[in-house]
Order: sequence, then structure tokens, then C-alpha cells
Amino acid sequence: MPQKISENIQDYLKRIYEFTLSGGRASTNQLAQALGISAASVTNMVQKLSKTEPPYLTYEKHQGVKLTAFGQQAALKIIRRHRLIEIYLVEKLGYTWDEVHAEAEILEHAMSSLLEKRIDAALDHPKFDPHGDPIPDINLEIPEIEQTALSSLKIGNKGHVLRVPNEDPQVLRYLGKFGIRPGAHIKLISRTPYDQTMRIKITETGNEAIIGPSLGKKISIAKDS
Amino acid sequence: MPQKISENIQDYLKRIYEFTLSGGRASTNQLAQALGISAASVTNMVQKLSKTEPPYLTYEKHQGVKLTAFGQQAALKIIRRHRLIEIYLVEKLGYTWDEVHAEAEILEHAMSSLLEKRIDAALDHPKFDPHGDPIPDINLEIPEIEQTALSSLKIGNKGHVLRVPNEDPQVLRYLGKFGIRPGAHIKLISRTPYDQTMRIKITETGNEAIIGPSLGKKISIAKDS
DNA sequence: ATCAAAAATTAGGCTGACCTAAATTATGAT
DNA sequence: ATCATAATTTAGGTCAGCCTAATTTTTGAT
Repeated sequence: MPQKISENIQDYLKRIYEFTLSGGRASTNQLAQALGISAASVTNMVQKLSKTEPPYLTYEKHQGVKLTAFGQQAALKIIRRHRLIEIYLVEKLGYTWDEVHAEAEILEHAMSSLLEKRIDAALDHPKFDPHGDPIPDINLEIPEIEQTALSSLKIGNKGHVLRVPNEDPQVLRYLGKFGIRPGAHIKLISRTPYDQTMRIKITETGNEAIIGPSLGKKISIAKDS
Repeated sequence: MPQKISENIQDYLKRIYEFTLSGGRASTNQLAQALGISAASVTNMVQKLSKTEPPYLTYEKHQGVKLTAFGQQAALKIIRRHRLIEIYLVEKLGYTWDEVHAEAEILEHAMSSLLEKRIDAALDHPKFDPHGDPIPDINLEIPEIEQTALSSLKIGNKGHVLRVPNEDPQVLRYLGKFGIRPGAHIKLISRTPYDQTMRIKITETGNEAIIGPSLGKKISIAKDS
């Protein structure tokens, strides 16, 4: 029977979902680090989660874990709530995009189905959170969006920002200062040959920003014309 | 140092606060019943809570417990959050007054200081929750209101409702059907001599409602002219 | 004042979710 | 192919917060 699902289990599932988005398996160490607990504890918990009825994930020794369809639904449910909260806080309570992640991380576990419905309705069924991450709909479907990494832009080419999936408030404030946010139009000015650091221009604000290579890979854009 | 205060401790403090509002001490059994746990567990926990630094409460064997000033502040903080959430859900998210208690009971533990501030501001510093219970202000002060029990009204006299402090959704829906809510104007039609059951008329709706003696003691009113 | 019933406490245990240390298995550079 | 290192798992332990059963203390009716 589908037992009640505790907060930390939700956190495990969410992390595993994120780590396996690109198809692979999530490793014990990865999860331990992301969850801020020891690797031994992770091994222990994933063994349990692979033995529930139905199981949340499949586990093979030393091979990492992968969510079952059941586990994925559970993960998407939390992710939906997380992202709904984020956009609600920004739209209705004056939060900035760097403040909402930490808040949502806690509130997501306290959100009832009714509250989820009401917030979804109050925002007219939003499709994206403040960072441009897609919000799974009521059936937990995620809209597919075509997107490229900012770092793949050619010099002189233009694009507009789709996603800035970074939880770090410092980074978000830095980007926000230049006007880099979902929807912003940008143009790649230059790139250093050595480490691929980019200089980009933001159309809306006229600012120029320096973006390092790792951040450049995380920011998703659509290429314009 | 003020250690982090877990959810169940918050629940203990809230209950003790409620039970000792009228000056006495909260008994082990009372608390056990209210919290849905065994009396032995309560004894155990209150002993701990009386030995923290600073202590949340004073405990003497077989004499019940009483909050310290420190414990009271902690309780009031949760109560403030609980009531702010209740009124917010009604005002901004279309909840009815019978739905909000259960929701707030969970959300109160997930609410940050920032969220508390934003919600307080969004509602322009509300003074009462949907049941007419006063919301402690930012300094945790509670406005004193003069109030009498509905049951003390004389036949033929009028009044208006101040508080309907009942968590039971069924009761709240029953009362709501007649238009009995904070602010409603009422008049006592009759009272049965045997068990004090009252028949009252609600001015706004023109309805008449039957109110039993225990509920009559819980509903607070102000007498009109 | 007595004493049965009610209330509270003590003693001893359980479980979930974490930990460290030790042992095992996998990996990749040579 | 070997082997040092990294990754993972196993073993054994802690702690918070609950439990039941047994015991002690208080209370109130007579």
C-alpha cells in the first residue's frame, strides 16, 4: 500500500529525479553530498526505497539508483509544488527570484492538494517558475521546450534567456543586476579563448555582463533569428 | 542558547498556552489528549522542556505545567503565524472558514519570518483571524477585547458576534449556514429552561439558529445597546 | 479519615533516520 | 594485468520522540 511519504523521502526522490534527468543513474556519493548526509545513510535509505510496495526506485549494488515510474510521479508532485510556490511568492508576495528557493524548499512539504489547486488557479496555471524552470501540470506532464546552453552561442549572435536554473542567491542577484532573467534578450560580444569566459550584452538594460564557463553551461537560451 | 525548536515542541507550547489562558496549569492528561499521544510521553517531554536553558515552562510533579515568559513568547509566535495564515487563506485564496484550521496547523511550522512579514503586510496587518481570534502583533502583543459569552445574553436582547473559536469544520459549516460569523448581529429569541438551548435570530440573513449550551459558551459576543 | 478510582510518573522498549569506522568492490593510470 | 585510490556497502551505535506496563500519588465520595 502507498504509505505516507515523509519529508526526507521526498527530498531523496527530488534529488534522484534531478540527477537522472539526462538518463543515467544517481550515485550514492552524489546524493549524499546533495542531501548533506553521509554516503552510508544514503545506501541505507535507497535500499529501503527499493523495497517498498510499490518500489520508489531500482537499486543495484554499486550501480546507483533510478526512479521507477511510481517514484517519478512522487518526485514530480513535489517539484510541481516547489515551483508553484516559487512563482507565487514572486507574483503575489513581492519576493525576488533569489529568495524563493530556500523558502519553497520548506513550504513544499507543508502544501496540501487543496492549497496546490488554489495557488495554481490564483496564478492562472503558470507554466514556468521565476527561474524559467517548467512547472509540471496537474497531471505531472512537463512541457518540452527547445533550449540551448548560453555557452553554445556564436560571437555576435543573439538569443533570449529561457532558464537560469541556479539555486545560489548570490549568483541570482549577480545576474539580476544586469537584467539577466528569463525573457531577457542578449547578444554574445566576445569569448576568451583560454577559458571560454563570455561577455554578453543585455538588450533590455544595455548592460554588459561577464559569464564564466560553468554558469554559461547552466543558462539556457533560445537563439534568435 | 535558544536551541532550534522542533515542530512538536511548538505544538506542546501552543496547547499549553491555550489551556493556561485562564490562569491555571495544564494537566498531563489534558495535553496528552489534545496532542493525541500518551500521558507518559507528555510527562517525559514537559520534563525536558522545563530543563532547557532558558526553560520553556515550569513543571512540578502532579501539579501540571505553566509556560515561562520565554515559553509564552514562543507559543505566541506560532499562534501569530497560525492566525495570519488562516486569514490569508480566506482573504487571498478563497478558502472558507471551516477549511483553514487544518491547513494552518501544518503551514505554521513551515513559515519563515520573512513570509510572516510579507503576509502580514499583504493583509495590512490584520487584527483578527476568520474566527475572530485576535492575531498577536509583531511584538506578540494581543489586543484586549471586551467580550461576553453568547449564553449570557438575556431573552430579547441583541448583540453582535466577536469570536467563534471552534476548530471543528462541521460546527463552522453549521454556523456559517445561518450567517453566524464575526460581525453578525443577533438577537436571543428564547432559551429552554431545562438545558439552556438557545434560539437566536441573525439580523443579516433573517435566519434563526439553534445553539446548544456548550457552543453558546464558546461563542463570544458584544452586547448591543 | 478511608480507600477506590483517576491521574501522573517511572521503567524499559521500539523505530526512523542519522552517524563513524571498517570492510568490500570498482576504476583508471601505468 | 596490477594495484592504489575512490566509491560504496556493512556493521554497529546514537538520539529524539513515541509506546506499554507497572508503580506511585492525588482526589473525592462516603
